[in-house]
Amino acid sequence: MQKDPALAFDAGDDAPLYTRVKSLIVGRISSGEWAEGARVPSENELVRDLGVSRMTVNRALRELQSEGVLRREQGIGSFVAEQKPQSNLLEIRNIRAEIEERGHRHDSAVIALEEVAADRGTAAALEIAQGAPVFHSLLLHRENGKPIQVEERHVNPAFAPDYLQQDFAATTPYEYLTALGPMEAAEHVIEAILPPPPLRKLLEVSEGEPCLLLTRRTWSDGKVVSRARLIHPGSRYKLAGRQVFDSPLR
Amino acid sequence: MQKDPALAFDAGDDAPLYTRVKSLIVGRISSGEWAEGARVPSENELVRDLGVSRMTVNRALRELQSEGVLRREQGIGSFVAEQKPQSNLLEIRNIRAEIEERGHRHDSAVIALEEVAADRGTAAALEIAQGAPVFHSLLLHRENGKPIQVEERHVNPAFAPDYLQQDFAATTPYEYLTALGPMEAAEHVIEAILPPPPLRKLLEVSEGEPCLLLTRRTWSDGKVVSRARLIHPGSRYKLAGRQVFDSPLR
DNA sequence: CGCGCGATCTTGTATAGACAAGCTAGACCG
DNA sequence: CGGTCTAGCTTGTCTATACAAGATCGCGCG
Repeated sequence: MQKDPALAFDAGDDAPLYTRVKSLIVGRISSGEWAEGARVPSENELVRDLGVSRMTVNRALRELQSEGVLRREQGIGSFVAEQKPQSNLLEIRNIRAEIEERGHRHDSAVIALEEVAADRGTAAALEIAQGAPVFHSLLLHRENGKPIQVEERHVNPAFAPDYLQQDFAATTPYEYLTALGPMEAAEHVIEAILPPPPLRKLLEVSEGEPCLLLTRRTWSDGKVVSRARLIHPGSRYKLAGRQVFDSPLR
Repeated sequence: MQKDPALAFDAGDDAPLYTRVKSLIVGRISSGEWAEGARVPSENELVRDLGVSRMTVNRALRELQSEGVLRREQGIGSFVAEQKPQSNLLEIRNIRAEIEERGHRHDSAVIALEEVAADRGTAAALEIAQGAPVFHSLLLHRENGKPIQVEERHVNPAFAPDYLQQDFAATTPYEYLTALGPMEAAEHVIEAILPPPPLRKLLEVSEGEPCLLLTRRTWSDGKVVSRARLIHPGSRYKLAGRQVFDSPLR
């Protein structure tokens, strides 16, 4: 003894029709009535059952597809999307924006800015030939005068030929590179390390104090733009982030 | 002497019309011709200039809005959206899924599973009263028999009243809690620490070896569900993730 | 038997027309 | 002068219709 679909549908409601069609479908899915991978009625069936036009049904289904709720295939049908693995994301901020947002003063010292030959690891990271010229920069970022991050970066010269001419006391490499072109992909690795003595001295940390090492590679136009190694004193810095999940289901 | 918009538009192309309308608009924006906040031609103007129907223009503009490229207001018009701050995200995985995906064996030992009174820090983290009962679990996760993570968790009993009855050697607390209800938000903090001696013994790391501490709080229904502290040996574990940005601009 | 071809499903795109709802400016009236 | 009301713009929704393109199944012909 289950309700007629149309009955549950046309309950007095001033929401747009396509929205009500979406709610009806999402409801069937989250109630478990339509399992993952199950077939959803075709557009024409929904048109018949609900008494709305096909364009309205089409819009509802199309939006549910773009929201990741449905998967549609031309000639086949519409199906409940398989659950996306729930991912927890940590937002990684631009150091300068982060400091200034706290109302503090940011400044940086340029320790090195040069062209070098890519060693084995750098060549692999940038996906170029070993020994090929790459730009190398080493910066120390300070928050209210206290060292907070050492930024070591290797840059693909093909992407930023004028890299060595920039004034990185005024603008950060991150800002310069993102202004050159859109980032398409990024890879992050976080480790806990004991910094080698030269870095320990730069960061003004005591021996035995652990540091966070964040290695970031960014892609543009399918090629690796740069690899950055960001080292923070463990006692003075935490990576933090907060996300809100707005999936219509689950 | 600039090109007629329609000329640039109806160049031989087999892409759908609404897609070409979108490209045209995105092109005008990324070329700087239409600045941030600038007004985009109205639907009727685009219909006139491009010779397509209003529903096609409407779909193009509507999709650009849902992609964050445009902002539209009924009765007012469509405008180029203000720049969203570019964020770099690090994906944080479920430890068990991660290990099994590597083709390795995961197992865990339950060291503690009990009800305790919330101390000051725990009460603040869970946003409950100090001294209120909370569930506490302490697990050691191993990859191929080697300790890889200590998971200490405090759970709000209101959300998971049966928490203490679970067999966390078989299922992880993360999996149990996400099955109970959808996560709405998460907060992550990552630090580099030297682990206190008891943890050092559990993780079988030598003195002076830095560890990663990942603290995660999750929300459901507006309330804090749990706080987890995940501690990894720095020498045996790295947090890694890769993202692809699919914004049509920037 | 085997292969092709068409009937008939599906979703994808495009159009013309209509009405609703939010906003603004200017005409109009007290 | 001041308030109101309407004309005309905007986006938002909904319909009916049409054709295109991908998939599948079965029938009929060689």
